[in-house]
Amino acid sequence: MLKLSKLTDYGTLLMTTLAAAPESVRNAQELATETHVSAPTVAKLLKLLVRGGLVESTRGAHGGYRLARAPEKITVAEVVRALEGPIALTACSVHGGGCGIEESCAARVNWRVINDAVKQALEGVTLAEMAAPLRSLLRTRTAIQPPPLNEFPLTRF
Amino acid sequence: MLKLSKLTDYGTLLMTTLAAAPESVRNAQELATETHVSAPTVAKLLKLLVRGGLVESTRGAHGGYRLARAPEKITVAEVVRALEGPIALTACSVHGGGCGIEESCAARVNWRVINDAVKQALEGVTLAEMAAPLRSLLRTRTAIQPPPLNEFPLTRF
DNA sequence: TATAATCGGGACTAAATCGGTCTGATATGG
DNA sequence: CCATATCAGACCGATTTAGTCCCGATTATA
Repeated sequence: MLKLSKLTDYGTLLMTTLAAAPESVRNAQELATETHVSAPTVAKLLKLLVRGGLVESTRGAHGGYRLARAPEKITVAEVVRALEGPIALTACSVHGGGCGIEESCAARVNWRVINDAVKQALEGVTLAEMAAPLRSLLRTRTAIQPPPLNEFPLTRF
Repeated sequence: MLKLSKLTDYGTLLMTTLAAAPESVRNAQELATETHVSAPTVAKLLKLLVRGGLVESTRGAHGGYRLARAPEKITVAEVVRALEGPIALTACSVHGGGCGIEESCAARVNWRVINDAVKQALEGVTLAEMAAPLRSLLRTRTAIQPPPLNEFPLTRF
């Protein structure tokens, strides 16, 4: 299904929730109730996101989490990378070796191209945009139609 | 890792091999040795590809497989769909319901956008191009490359 | 300083998925 | 009729994934 894992799905939701109020510090429990995701799972996700440098944590009483950067400066690609590792559709497109066919594999180069396109798609959307669905709806309307993706008026900085 | 399954990887290799000689009919065993993929797995893949309408089979003695259409008219996206089902990064972007948060899920709309971008990336490469790696590299660069993405100060808020 | 709150890092289990194999039925050509 | 090959589907072992839990480290505050 070319799916990304459910954890990653939850993770982006979590990040979107954090992006909705970037200043405030919330603990894992609060975030769990806000996102309707179970508390242990939220905790696990937050750990990974902290390790990935996308979320800052403050420990101790009244501690909690908040985004490490402004929502405009965090892309969906980064979230995916933090939770799933490098973005690579096929094995060979990442480690570049060991599949045995390698030299005879005509498809390899093209997978790279496809892979890059996917990566760019994910890098093209920031958390700020994820948190502002209405605005993005407009984008989608105009973008999905024949004039493909080239004119996405996406924000950045 | 945002990976597609190994089966799909093999499947595209298989299709690429078929595309290299679209006219000739080869049986599962021959294709297995050509692709260096195990025979039972090749057989399984071919079944799915036949069901997906991408490959034609002729039964009986001297039977075998060949592409149902010209390589130029089969995209990687179709291969992925035949082997993995609909292209959907997140569950909600395909069935549109049942996740419980739905209405409150700000991220949903944007996943659609991302999803479409990925889909277009996969639809932008045909089997003919996969079988001729160098040429396609040039073509896809201009064809896919969706998101330059940064040109609207309007969406700042 | 004592206590409560909160994150951090793993270990662990259960379930789903995936890769791969095998068997029997069906169709074709000689 | 027989040999060859696809077709359909059951099946299993291994890996991955989702989710939970525990315990040590850290901090605020009374």
